[in-house]
Amino acid sequence: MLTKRQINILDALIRLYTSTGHPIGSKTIMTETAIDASSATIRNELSFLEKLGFIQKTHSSSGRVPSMKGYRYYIDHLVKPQEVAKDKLQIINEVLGNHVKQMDDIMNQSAKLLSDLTSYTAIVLGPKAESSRLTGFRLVALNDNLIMAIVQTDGGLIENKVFRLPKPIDESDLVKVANIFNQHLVGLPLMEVARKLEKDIPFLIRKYASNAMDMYLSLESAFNASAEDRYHVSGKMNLLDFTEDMDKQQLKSLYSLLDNKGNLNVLIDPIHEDFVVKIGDEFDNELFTNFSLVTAAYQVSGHGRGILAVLGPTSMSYDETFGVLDVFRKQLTHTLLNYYLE
Amino acid sequence: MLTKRQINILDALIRLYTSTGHPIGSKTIMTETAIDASSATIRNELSFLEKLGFIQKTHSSSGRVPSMKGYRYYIDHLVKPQEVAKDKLQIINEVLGNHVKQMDDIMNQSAKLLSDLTSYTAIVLGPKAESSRLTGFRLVALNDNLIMAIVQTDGGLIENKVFRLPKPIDESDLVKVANIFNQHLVGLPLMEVARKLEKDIPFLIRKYASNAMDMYLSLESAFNASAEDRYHVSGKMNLLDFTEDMDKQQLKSLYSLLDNKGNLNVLIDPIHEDFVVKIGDEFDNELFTNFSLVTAAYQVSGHGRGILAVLGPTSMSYDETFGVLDVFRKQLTHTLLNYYLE
DNA sequence: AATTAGCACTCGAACAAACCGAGTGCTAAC
DNA sequence: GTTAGCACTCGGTTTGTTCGAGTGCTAATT
Repeated sequence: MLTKRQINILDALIRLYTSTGHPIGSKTIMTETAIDASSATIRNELSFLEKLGFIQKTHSSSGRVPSMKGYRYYIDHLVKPQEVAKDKLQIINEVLGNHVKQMDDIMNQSAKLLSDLTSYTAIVLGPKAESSRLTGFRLVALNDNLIMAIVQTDGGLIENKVFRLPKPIDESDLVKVANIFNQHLVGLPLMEVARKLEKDIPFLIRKYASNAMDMYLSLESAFNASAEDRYHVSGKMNLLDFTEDMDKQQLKSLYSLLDNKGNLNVLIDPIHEDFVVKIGDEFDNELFTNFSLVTAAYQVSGHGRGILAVLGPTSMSYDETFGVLDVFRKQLTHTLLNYYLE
Repeated sequence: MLTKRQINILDALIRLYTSTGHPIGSKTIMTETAIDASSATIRNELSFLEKLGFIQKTHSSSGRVPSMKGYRYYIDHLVKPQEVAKDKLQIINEVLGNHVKQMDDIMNQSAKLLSDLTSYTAIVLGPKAESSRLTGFRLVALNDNLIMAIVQTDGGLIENKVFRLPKPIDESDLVKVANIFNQHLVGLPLMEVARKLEKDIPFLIRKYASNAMDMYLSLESAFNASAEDRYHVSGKMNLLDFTEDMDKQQLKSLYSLLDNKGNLNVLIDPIHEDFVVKIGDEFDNELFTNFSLVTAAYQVSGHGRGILAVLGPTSMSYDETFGVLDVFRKQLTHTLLNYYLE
């Protein structure tokens, strides 16, 4: 168990380190904080904290920096979400206050704004109902062998895909297929849709619209796309500020990881608490050793939950990030409720 | 006028520099090339070439590196497009040989492939008819106040945009608007469409479908989007290999430039020759001092021309890049002809 | 028993000196 | 016109020195 003073010292050390970026020594803590003890005493405490693994030295006679365990303790016990400055608040309200927008626009702008406000990388995931349902399906013939399929879900997601068919299709076949889809799939949860799409639908098409079999095959992929999570990433390049110790190959790997949205699923766990922080060594991937991911969930009642995340250096200002995220998700919840109401 | 030997020496120097990355001295040229002269003679020639501005020293006793003028001379007179290796040829054929694809997929895969083959950054611009025409326009009501507009051009471009309307719109108004658009705009060149959209159409709508004025306003942006060029960029991170002398801020600027597709218009000139190379100091932007852009045009008869471009270091292997681009654009022309035929 | 002053010690960072070698320009001979 | 020879230049690397922030330990103090 840590004493009050030890906790204070740990807290001070992490704050000082976060703001200066340099290892912190006993003297600095003595002069820069309200802790009332001599540098020697603080030295003893530091030595103790180091034995417990909360802090560590970069070399034998250096000051101390927080260890992963230290950050973990700080995040779990010491973080004080910082109040967000007026001007920032105003920007958030302005950007998210504008109405009559596409869901995609809202998400993109949120990501952009969040990365600008934090100077880190922002990842935003749209609200996703526990069991999102297929609410609409259209087929539009653009010309003889070009067809656009539009898939709509109650999460506000609209996916479309254009198909080029091997051979021209009959208008009536098109209607038949659309009818089959609408009758058998609309209203079902997406999970269910995926299952039926593989099992029952081919059978029905073969029976009622055998000419359209070709089309059906191309169609599947549109549904698959709509089942994918939609990540909106912004400010990737901000990470450059925290990668001096990485070589080019690592940088490329890191960025190809962030560019490939499939990988983000691995990075971002579905969370059930308000805030979750994943620190350096808690990632499966070594590339993230010096990064932390702060994840905040937001709820849009009746329309599921979404995720806001900020990826920054492990030594980031958690106080500030927590503050911004908290304000942000409240405003976003608000904006989205309006969006669904309209 | 340069003598034969001087040309040979310049040629050799650039090749050696391109492959080693180090400044090249007289001895290296003597031993590594077939030029039959002593190092002293070569030294004299180098000194002469330097006086003319084709090459320069990095410091008073260093070897020589090509100057911008040297590269320019090399590109204009000495480049020998390199034959592309069998295995690379095969990959190109495979990837571009697959049929029944979306135009967008073809472009994206081309960019990906081109950047992989060159290890530089690839930029691909789809074929664009000298005067692309609007060939189709659809409005699909997704629900009461959600509408998808689909714009189609003869260049194979299909643009769609979803609108949320302030108030629900009547089905009949929708049809009216669609009719107005189809009657007055379809078949016209896009330039013309843009003009009419501002001038005549509002008048017509006010006359025949005054309820739909709101909608019309939202619609304009879909057309604007479809007029934009569609750049497909791949391998951005490959540039990291050639940016050691840039600081983080410059890197961020560079990438935000490449990310914003509007800026690419400034970078890439519409060209009328087969190959055009833009070297370091020929860019307006200082960020590109150490880069070169090799641009190749491809023709798809009857469907306009497109552009392939490779952005790499000024000291890149032009022989190889030219070779790859030449093969690539032939295969792409072929692929696209098939695409339009089907 | 906890705290503190004092001190020897450690080690990275910053700077300077020394050295090495690839390369040059020039001169004089071929 | 070409080349051998040579003094000279200059960046890069290595080696040595100094400086200061920081530590751990011991002994004195509270």
